[in-house]
Amino acid sequence: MVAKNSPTPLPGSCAACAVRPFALFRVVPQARVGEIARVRSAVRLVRANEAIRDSVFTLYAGWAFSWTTTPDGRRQILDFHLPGDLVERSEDGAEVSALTDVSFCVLAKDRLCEFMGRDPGLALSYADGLVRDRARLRERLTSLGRRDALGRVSHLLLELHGRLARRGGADRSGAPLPLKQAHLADALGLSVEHANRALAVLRRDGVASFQKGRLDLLDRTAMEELAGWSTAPAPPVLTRVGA
Amino acid sequence: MVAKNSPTPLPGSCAACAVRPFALFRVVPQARVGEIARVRSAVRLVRANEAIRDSVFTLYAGWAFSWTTTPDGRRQILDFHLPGDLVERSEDGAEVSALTDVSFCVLAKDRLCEFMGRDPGLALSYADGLVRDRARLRERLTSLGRRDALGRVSHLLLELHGRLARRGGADRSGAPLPLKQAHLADALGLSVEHANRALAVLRRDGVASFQKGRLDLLDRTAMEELAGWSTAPAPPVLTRVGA
DNA sequence: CGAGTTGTTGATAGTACTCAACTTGCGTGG
DNA sequence: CCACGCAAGTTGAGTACTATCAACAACTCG
Repeated sequence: MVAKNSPTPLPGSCAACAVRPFALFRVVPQARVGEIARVRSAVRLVRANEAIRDSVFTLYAGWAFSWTTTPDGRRQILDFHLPGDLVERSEDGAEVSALTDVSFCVLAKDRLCEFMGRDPGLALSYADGLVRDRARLRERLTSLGRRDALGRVSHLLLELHGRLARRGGADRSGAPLPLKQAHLADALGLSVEHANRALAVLRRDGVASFQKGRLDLLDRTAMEELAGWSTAPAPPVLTRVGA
Repeated sequence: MVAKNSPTPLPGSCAACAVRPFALFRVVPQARVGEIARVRSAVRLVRANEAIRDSVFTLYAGWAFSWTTTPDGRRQILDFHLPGDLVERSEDGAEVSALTDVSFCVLAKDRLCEFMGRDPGLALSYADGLVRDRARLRERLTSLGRRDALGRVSHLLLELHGRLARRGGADRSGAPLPLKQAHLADALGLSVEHANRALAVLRRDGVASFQKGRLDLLDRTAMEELAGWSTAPAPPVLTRVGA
């Protein structure tokens, strides 16, 4: 249960932060990086499968996920969080857990609000992240509402691949994905067994293979077909921050 | 197909706007209402079932909804929009249609961006709306992933009732809902027939009745039980704008 | 080498979909 | 004023997809 080979790196100075180009603070010019440090209230490391209690943070390394549970005890995964993502806890009864070992920068709510109140660009960067979250949730809603198991699995795998690729964490043919099949199932509203069967079909048909923490895209065209993939998500309507 | 009795009211002056307390511009002090008018580029009226082409607007009267369609031609409703809601079109391939006759204020993207860039409070108000959208989508994702037809229908009806109640458009025992059963079905990932059967069960068991555009909550406790209702949604973590 | 977690597979039961009528309500036009 | 035409709502029968239950295999960790 403990990290073995490569220990999870801890975030260092904001000025040299590797994930900042993808993160909330990407809009802060180099000259004002010092102001960011005053918003960061702590740096933290949490082990895989542990709950994260901090309510606002920027993920630096590793994956996390948000989830709720229905009264009858079943889990619904609401979103996966990748390095650079801003994560907010408890906007409802949802919890956030570490999927792998993770490290992140905890942000002080009040100071962040104050910063955003002073810097509209930052507030818009925040809004931009929310718009992306919303777009992703809408896609997933469409999956759960109107796609069968094969389509849902294909769609989620393509989504995760795309998000990783945008951060340089994937190449065209595949990417490392630290998920278990149970995570896929709980994100897609499927039973673990059925998610497994869908993955087996993808493998059998030479479409994609997801094994041992690695996704391989064998036939992207076929996979997009199965997923009902809708080209690339368009840029947000309002907030066009950063690159 | 044409409105009969009460014609849809058109938005008038921003200063006296009835929906502004619930809308994006609620944070603009009365003294600066004039600035809002410069963001409004048009006032429009669209008939029920017609598509809305404007990409950013504040709904003033009537209901609208956002939706996509899967490659095989089935519709997924992504969200319903009520008076006061800020609606953005085409952040992806989604479309927006009028559910009833609607009237709304079209906003000029560039001028709105400029306003938000000058007024962080407004940007945060925008973010606040996005956080609410996200919370709603998460709830609905949980519905589609982990609740059966009865639970989904109950949950959506409770959600809509709550949203209306917050705007003073509903009392404790019920509310007018201009939806067809097909809208419920397409929002919940159900077939029309199955949605119909779920409604029939709610009626038979004296839980709720949804007929002729009106929802009656007959046994709220039982309904919340069915829906796996999670008390009241907590306030957003970051943006605490307005009341 | 166990013990537990994760992944696989098969059989069976449910829930929800599809297809096909048929009913209601309502507006138009004869 | 009533017939027709449609949209929306119902109902029933049969089918398909997915969950559940139960083993069992493969792997990881200590």
